Amino acid sequence: MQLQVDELSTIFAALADPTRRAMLARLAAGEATVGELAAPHDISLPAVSRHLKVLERAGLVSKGRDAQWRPCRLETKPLEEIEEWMSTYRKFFEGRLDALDTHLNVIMGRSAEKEES
Amino acid sequence: MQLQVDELSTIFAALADPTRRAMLARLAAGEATVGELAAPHDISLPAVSRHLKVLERAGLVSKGRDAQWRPCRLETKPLEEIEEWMSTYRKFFEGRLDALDTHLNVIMGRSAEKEES
DNA sequence: TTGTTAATTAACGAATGAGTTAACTAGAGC
DNA sequence: GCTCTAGTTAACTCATTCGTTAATTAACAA
Repeated sequence: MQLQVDELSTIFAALADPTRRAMLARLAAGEATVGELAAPHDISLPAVSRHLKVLERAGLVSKGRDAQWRPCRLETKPLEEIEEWMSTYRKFFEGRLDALDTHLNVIMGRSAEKEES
Repeated sequence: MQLQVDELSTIFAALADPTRRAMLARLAAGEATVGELAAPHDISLPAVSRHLKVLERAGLVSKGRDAQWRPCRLETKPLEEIEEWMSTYRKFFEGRLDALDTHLNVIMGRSAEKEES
């Protein structure tokens, strides 16, 4: 049994690596196999494989299977959690973000009653 | 000379620790000295001191001086950088965020021409 | 069956991160 | 000067992370 680290820590830690962020950026353009994700990077395939596992553990990536390939997809729920975490601080860096905050609340499903035209 | 790690990595890494995020949350309520920041946590003062250094290096906290105290303040520029990084992905988790995106662009000063009523 | 491709697992080393206690710096107050 | 308080630096663990190469699994192709 591993000591369970809270979700946000896992997510932030996963994002704290430029190679992993590059992989997410690639996946934002569409699904990609492990090999395709590895191609632009100057590291071994096992290293890429473990980067992907970190992203999976954080919930940022999911893997499918197609014969011997593992098509990877971007998953955004963790990013929404970051948005939610950020909402505490957003007022500090922009005062006129009330509209934004409302929007995010709607999006997060935390208060769906404030919908506007 | 240290090998310079990119800013976003430093910021995300700083946020990947629950103690440090708790300190930021405390600072969101106003300035606090190192001792005040340490109080709620069950770790030694040197540990807190180094957590603060990590936050400072990430630009999330700045320290002043008042006699032998070091009042710490929340700095939000790094959080804005995260917002900017997130903007690439925001469209994935919410389609109707055009208004939000516009807002953020305005806020980031990247395209101030789309301001609307 | 044999070989090839895609990806993961194993085993290891180097660097980093987070914690500790002990020692130090620096300002305040007497 | 001496002492107390606030905070940092030093020296040391221990665990994790990130990279490597070698071995393994699994699916296809001949």
